[in-house]
Amino acid sequence: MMLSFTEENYLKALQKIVFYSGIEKVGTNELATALLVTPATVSNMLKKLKEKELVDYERYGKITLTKTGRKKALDIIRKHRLWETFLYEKLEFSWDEVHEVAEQLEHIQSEKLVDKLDKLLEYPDFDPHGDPIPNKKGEVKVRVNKTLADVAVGSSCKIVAVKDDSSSFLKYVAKVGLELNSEIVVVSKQEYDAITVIEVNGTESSVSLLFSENIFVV
Amino acid sequence: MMLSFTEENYLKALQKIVFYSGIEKVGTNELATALLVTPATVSNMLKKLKEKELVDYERYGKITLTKTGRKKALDIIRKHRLWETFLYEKLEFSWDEVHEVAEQLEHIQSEKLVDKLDKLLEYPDFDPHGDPIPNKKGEVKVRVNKTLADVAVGSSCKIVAVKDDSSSFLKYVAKVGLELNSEIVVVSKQEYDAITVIEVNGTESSVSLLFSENIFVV
DNA sequence: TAATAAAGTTAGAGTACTCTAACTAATAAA
DNA sequence: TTTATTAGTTAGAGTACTCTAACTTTATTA
Repeated sequence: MMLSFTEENYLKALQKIVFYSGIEKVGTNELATALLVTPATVSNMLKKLKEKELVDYERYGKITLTKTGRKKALDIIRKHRLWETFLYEKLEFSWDEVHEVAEQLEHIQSEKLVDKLDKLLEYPDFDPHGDPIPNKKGEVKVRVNKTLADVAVGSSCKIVAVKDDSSSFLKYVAKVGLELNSEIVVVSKQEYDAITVIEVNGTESSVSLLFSENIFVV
Repeated sequence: MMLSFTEENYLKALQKIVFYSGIEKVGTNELATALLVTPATVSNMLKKLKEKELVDYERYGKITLTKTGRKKALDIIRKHRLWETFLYEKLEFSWDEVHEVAEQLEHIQSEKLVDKLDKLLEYPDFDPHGDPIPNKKGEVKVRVNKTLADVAVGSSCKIVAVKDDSSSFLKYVAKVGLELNSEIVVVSKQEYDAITVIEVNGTESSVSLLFSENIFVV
């Protein structure tokens, strides 16, 4: 299904709000602000997007992307960020000049063009701003710079990756009940040796600093 | 002045008709055919283009580009052909795949992008189809593969360049009354040594094969 | 040169997207 | 829990581009 320039922008804005605010459900005014149009305009467009099954939506309700809608949005974000990377790395554009031009280039329709661009740039995971570039399937790499050791006592986090992938470490990880996307609550931390008490699925365990530093979280 | 996607296509089509047919004055139907719209649509759009001083036009008359209009058209053609060259040389597109994507890319607005692309491609004069790429000023290089020696007896041609630029040769050229864009009629040719009688501005001269082969014509 | 064909025009309507203005529903505060 | 505020809606209109249908002008040809 072929989307118009405008429809693409609506989907992209929706996905970006969800990604940056963390909130799943978006309101009409919020979307209107992001797109620099009036709420009335968004109301009209929502009918069309719902008709095309790109968003889930009921009158006076909140807006969420359908699976198809999200995939489309990620495709556009992928193109945007690949173009930004291209402009920065191959055409000597500066960090702050790339966005405006990428806003235009992201709407070019050609699967081959995107694939070849990706190849030319050697399949980058992040754009010049450090934002993740979704792959062809719409999957994004999480920028991993925060470990369990950085999480404050009392707060919680989610495991997204591990630094050490040795079998002994991974067995230890499994033993405390952790798997990808598990929620971890940091219950307490010993000041002297940083031994940390974490809670996973209601069960508490004590782990070392070495362990904490090998767990990537968001 | 910012032109719409559609306006750009009208100007480009106009310039292409002039370039490929050689005819200066274009009709409504001709333009409609080129753009795959109805003549009525062209009639409407002409009012707008005239208003913006991009075309010269009177009711029921012929259409010509103004100086501004032609420059805009050449800018778009320049972008189109640079993108074609990029796709072909840098992204492994084949000869026949480049056009469709370049049709989209030609409308991207960024002077810096075009300049940097030009540089990346090392300032090409011709695209993968052999069509000339206008430079920033709108000047095009003529594909020089035909010399005066190739022109049949009885036909005429126009001088576009010279192969030999030695002073002695150029003095000879001036002596027979030739300058850039002069019309040359080939009056007769000696079969034995190819001595050719040419007519320039009503004056006949006899020239050698060596001379003829150093005159590029269209 | 008068009839016919071709080229070009206007009028009126349709689609996509946008707006303002007037309204209704949902939420927060008194 | 009534009231005020905020969020979201519809109605009607405007711009850009397109079409069909009916018409006029220009060119062709008998």
